[in-house]
Amino acid sequence: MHAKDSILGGLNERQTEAVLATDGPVLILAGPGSGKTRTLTARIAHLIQKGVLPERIIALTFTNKAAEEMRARIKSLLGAEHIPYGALFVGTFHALCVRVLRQHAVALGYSPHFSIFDDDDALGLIKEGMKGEGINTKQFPPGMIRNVISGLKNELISPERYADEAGSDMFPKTVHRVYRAYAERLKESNGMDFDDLLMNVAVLFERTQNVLSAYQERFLYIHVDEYQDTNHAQYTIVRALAQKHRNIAVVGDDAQAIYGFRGADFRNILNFEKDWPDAKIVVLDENYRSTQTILDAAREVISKNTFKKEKKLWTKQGKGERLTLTAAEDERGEAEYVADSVRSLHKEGAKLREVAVLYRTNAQSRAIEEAFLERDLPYIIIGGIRFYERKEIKDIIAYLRVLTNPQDLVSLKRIINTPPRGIGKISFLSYLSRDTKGDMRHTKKEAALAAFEDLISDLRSTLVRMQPSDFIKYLVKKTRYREYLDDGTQNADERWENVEEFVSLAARYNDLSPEEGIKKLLEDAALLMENEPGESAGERVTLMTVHAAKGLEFSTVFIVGLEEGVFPHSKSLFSPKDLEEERRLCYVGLTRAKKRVYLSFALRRMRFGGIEVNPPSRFLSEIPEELLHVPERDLDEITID
DNA sequence: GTTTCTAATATTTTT
DNA sequence: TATTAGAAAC
Repeated sequence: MHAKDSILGGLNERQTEAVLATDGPVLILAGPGSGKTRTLTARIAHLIQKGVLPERIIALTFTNKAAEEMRARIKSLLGAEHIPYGALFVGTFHALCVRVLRQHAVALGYSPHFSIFDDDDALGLIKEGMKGEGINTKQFPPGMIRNVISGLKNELISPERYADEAGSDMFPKTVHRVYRAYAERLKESNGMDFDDLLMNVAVLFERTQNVLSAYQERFLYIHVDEYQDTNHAQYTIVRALAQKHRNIAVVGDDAQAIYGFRGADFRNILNFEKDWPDAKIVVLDENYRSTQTILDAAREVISKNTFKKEKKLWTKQGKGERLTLTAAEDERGEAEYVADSVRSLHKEGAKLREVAVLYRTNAQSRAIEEAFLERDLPYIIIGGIRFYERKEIKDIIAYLRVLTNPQDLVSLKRIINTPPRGIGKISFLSYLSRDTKGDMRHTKKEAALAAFEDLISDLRSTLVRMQPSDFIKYLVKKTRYREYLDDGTQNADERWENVEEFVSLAARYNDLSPEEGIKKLLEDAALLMENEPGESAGERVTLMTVHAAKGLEFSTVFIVGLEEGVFPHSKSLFSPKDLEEERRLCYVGLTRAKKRVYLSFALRRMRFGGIEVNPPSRFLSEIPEELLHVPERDLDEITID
């Protein structure tokens, strides 16, 4: 057997060290392009090869994509036959938590069929809660309150505990009232939001020692990817799981922490050595991706941050080309510059799939898109509205949720009048409060309600005897959903296509029993939000936010909109902490590039319907001049800065 | 009860 | 500028 050679083969000294340090706590500080995933997967493969049972190993990621990639790599290292299906847990934190919670829902006061509410559902419930409490939504924007509540949940602060901390100030008091009302409504609907999935598991582990012990015994070897992105709840879960056997390996890079706004706390990675004093630290600083010039530029930028772990990336590759810096008149000029450059690169033989255009905000994609369209350059925009977030898909999902979780008021509310069937808001309330007067069918509304109930019970009995995809077809037909969509607007066709897409997506679950299939479908719909199902990269340029680019690499990277107020974003300009996150974001953008980087900014820019004039981004002046190449015609604009 | 219009609002968002 | 949520009108 040469499996061992193939697992360790090709790894550098440090990577090998990280792979072989299987017992005890290990912190792997992995710079961009340093073979982080490779090391992590080799480590797991090595454990299995050493004889550790796959079911005793867990690897936690943040995205399904990362989990998939890891699984694939482990398989190719070991050969698929060595891993019994489902034995090795490689998945997201949320997926793990759902699995735990379906087991232990009752102990926490939920039914095992609980619904998972996305951010939209959550916001709706928060608004309801605010209305119920008589709180002015103008004075307290619901979205902002939701963020605060989300932050509290990430910090594992319950409404009760927050009551003590809130004091008598207006704002915290209001937040507390909404938080309490929101939590009640969630419970009433037997639903959890994304934050609850984590918080409830953390609470379960804390309260129920025997449950925790069982998982501690099950997961002897714990791995966490992107550790800098963990929030306090995730940190608590990992710590609890690892407490007993202490075989915990975390991988991450504090310099790439860009999700602070979502509750991620990169101090978790900075404090790892304090949490686990005997931790072995491995620094992966050899970069296999970029030229030294790109690495130097990135390093200069990130060095302006104060809170960080020192590490200097190096590469065996040569210096490579300088970064190109260009000024444009406005965002259209910038987009044309990008598109023209891509076109000439393409003519010189560059592959379009190896080119990415990165921007700070999604709205910036528009100008780029137009320039690409004009030149017939193929592109794909990553991000924006996700498939499962589309109205039509959410409608169908709401039906399925009501069928599987009868308590789900959020979904019931969504479908009771979708398509319109003559049941209004008032009767919705009476629908909930009435139980004895079910025979009162004399009014129109009562008749409509009765018809709705018949529909639901018909659907419920049909669900168990049809394959998921057939059932959804049946559901759509029965509810005359297509007629409802067909309102004459130009989106109607597209919406219907999405419904059809959803049907074929549901066919993936046809092998399971009808009920199991629908349940799994719902779970995946909530937890693996894919962008465009079935859309592959192909030979085209990728347009996306810098956030979305994390973990990816391209030969050529354009970073556009490098202006004060755009990148760094205006909302971060007055907070040193936020500015540091912007800087890390810039670092992430730069280090996506293998060979070439094009930086650009616009002198004027249309934003929010007006014209803005912003100076070039401070990040540009943080890159040493000798690493930059500035086309002559732009010299004036740039030296003015 | 449903449609249409107005007015407010506009980072990033792995789940 | 574009979207979208909530109010007024049908």
